[in-house]
Amino acid sequence: MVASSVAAELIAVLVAVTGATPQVLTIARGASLPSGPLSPEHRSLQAGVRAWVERQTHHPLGYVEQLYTFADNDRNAVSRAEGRAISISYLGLTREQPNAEDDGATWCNWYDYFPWEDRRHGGVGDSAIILALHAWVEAAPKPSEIRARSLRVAVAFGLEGRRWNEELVLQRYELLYEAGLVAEATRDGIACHSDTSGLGLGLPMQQDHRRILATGIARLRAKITYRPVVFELMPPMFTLLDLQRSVEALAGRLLHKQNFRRLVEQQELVEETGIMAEPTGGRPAKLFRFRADILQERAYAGTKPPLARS
Amino acid sequence: MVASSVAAELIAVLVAVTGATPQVLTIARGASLPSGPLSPEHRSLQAGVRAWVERQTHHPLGYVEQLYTFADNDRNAVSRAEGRAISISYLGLTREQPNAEDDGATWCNWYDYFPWEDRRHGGVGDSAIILALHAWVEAAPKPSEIRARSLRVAVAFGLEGRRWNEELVLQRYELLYEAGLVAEATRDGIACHSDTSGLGLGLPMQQDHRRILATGIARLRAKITYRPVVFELMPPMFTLLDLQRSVEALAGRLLHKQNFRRLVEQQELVEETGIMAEPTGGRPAKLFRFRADILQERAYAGTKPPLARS
DNA sequence: CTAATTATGCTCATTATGAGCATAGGAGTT
DNA sequence: AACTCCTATGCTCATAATGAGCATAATTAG
Repeated sequence: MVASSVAAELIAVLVAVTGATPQVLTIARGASLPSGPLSPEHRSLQAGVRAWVERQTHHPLGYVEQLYTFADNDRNAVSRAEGRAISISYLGLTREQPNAEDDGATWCNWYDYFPWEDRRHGGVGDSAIILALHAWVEAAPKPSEIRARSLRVAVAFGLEGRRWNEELVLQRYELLYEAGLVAEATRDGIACHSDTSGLGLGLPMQQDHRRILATGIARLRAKITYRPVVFELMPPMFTLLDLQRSVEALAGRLLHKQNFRRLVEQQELVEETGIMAEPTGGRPAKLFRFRADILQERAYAGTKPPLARS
Repeated sequence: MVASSVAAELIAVLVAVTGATPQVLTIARGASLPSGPLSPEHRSLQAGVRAWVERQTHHPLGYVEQLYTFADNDRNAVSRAEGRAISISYLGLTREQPNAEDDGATWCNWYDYFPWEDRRHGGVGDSAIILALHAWVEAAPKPSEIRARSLRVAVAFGLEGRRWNEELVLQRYELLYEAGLVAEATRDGIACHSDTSGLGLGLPMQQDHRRILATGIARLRAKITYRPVVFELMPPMFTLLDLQRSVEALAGRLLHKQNFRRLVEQQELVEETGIMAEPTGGRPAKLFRFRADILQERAYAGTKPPLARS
C-alpha cells in the first residue's frame, strides 16, 4: 500500500479540423505533442488539462477525455535513468480554426505522421508498406511466428479478404514499429529488413509521442461512431457536406453522401438555420446548426446510434 | 516540461463470475479494492499489474485492461495533506473459481455495492431510490437546475419512456453521490434530503473505491457487447446456458435465450466438445469450448459483431 | 405414462445499413 | 433561352441485424 514517488506529466492530443484536414497541435516543429507538468492547483486531472491547454492555446476546449496512462520503464533513456515517469495523456477537441503559429505550437495534418491511415483517395499507396511488412513476416525466426505475424498484418491492414478497420490505428503503428519500419524503431535500436526510404512512413516524433497520437486518433475514430463528438470540431453553422467532410477527415475514408444525411437527420442532432451557404458553383446548401439541447442528453446517455458509416 | 513528483499506486478491479453471480475481489472485509505500489521492476504498467495480482491471488489473470487514472485533489484527506496522489486503476478478468478467503482478500458479489444495477428480476425495487432522487431534484436552488437534474435522473435511470442503459453505472453512482444518497457522500460532507435507510443503496467502500468499481463494471458491460471477453471468465467447458447466465450476470439483465444462442453460433466463437453436461432435470445440454484460435484474431481486430443483446 | 424442465430449431416483423437512381436548384456558357 | 455542369436533396430497394415468439426434442421426477 506504500505508493512510490514518481515523476508525472500530462500529454495532450489536441485535435481540430480545417476543411477536410484533421489537425493536431504539436510543438518542437512537429516533433512533439504538447506536454506539461501535473500542477497541483487543480481539483481534478481533467480540470488541470483544460486550464493548462486553454492557457497555452487561448482556445476554448470543447471536449476532453482521458486517453491512457503510460509508465513503461523502457519508454526512453530519460525515464530509465531517473526512475519511472508517468505520462497521463488526454484527447481534446477544439472547434477553433487553427492559427498558423501560436507561441511555438503548430497545427499539423495528422496524416503527415500516418500517411497510410488516409484512405479517402484509395489505399493503393499501401503496397510498398505491405511488401516491407511481408519481408518482416518472412524474417521471423520460427514458422509459428511467421504465421502469427502474417495474421497480425492481414488483420491490421485488411488483407486477404478482410476489411480495413479504421480503428486499428495503434495496432498498425505498433506493427510498423516492431518491423523496424518507422524511424522511432531504428532510433530505439530495432533492426529493419527493408529499405524504408520513400515508403511513405510518415514523420517521426520524439519519444513515444507518435504512439500516443495513434492512440488518440484511434479513440476519436471509435468515438465518432457512437457519440456525436464531431460537433465539437465544427463551427457554429455548417452545411451537411461540411459535416461529412469532417467525419471523413477523421475516419480517413469517404462516406456515402445520401446515407450520411439520412443518419444525421434521423438522429435529430442538427436543425436548419434558415440561412443558405455561400454559392460554390452548384446548388446552394442549407446551413445547419447543432442542437445543443439534444446533445446534452445524448452525450450523457449514449442511447442513440452512431454518426459514421460507410 | 518539468514533471512534478507524485505518489502513485495501482488499484485493481478483479472480476470473476460464479454461476450467476459477478464477483469482485476486495480487501478489508469488502471495504476496499486491492491496491499496491507502482513497483519499478516491471517493463510496463500492464506487466506490473499482472505480476502483482498473480502473486497476490495465485490465479492467472486472463485479461487486463487499463481503466482510468485518478488524481483528484479532493479524493480524500490523505491526498490533500500529502500532495496529489495518482491512482492508476485496472480491470482484470479471471476464470478461476473464487475461493472463499485468500490472505485477507474476499470475493464479493458486486451487486452488494450496486443493488440497483441488478435488474435480472425486475427493476421495481428502484422506486424508493427514484423517490429519493426526485426529492433531490426538487431541492435544487434554481428552476434551470431542477430541469437539468431531472433530465440527468431520467436519462441515467431510464425514466419517462427512456430505456435503461446498463452501461451508465458510473453516472448512476455519481448521481446518487451528488444527491447524498450513498454513504460515501455523507462521509465526504454532502448533505442529503432523504432518509437513506432501507433504500437498498449498497455497501460503501473506502475512499473512492466504489466509484472505481463502478467504472470497471461500466467498462466491462460495454466491452462484452463488442469483444468476446466473457470467455475469460468461463471454465474450459460450459453449456450455452452457462455462458448466457454469465453474460446476464455482468449485464444485470436477462437475455432472450434463442437469440443469444443464435448470436453465439453465428459468431463461431465456440465449438462442441462432444461431451454432455451433467443432467439437471431437463434435456441435457451440450458442453462447448471456446475457440481460442478465432479469438486471437477477433480480439485483436474487433471486426465482428457483439455478444450481448436483449 | 404424465408432468415438469431444459435444450434446440425455426419463423416473422421491424429496423439498420449499404448502394444506387432521380430530381431540384443554382452558376456559367453559347 | 437553351444547355451544361455542379452540388443538394428526396426516394427506393436489397440485405443484414435484431427482438420476439412458437414449436419440438430430450431428459428427470413422480
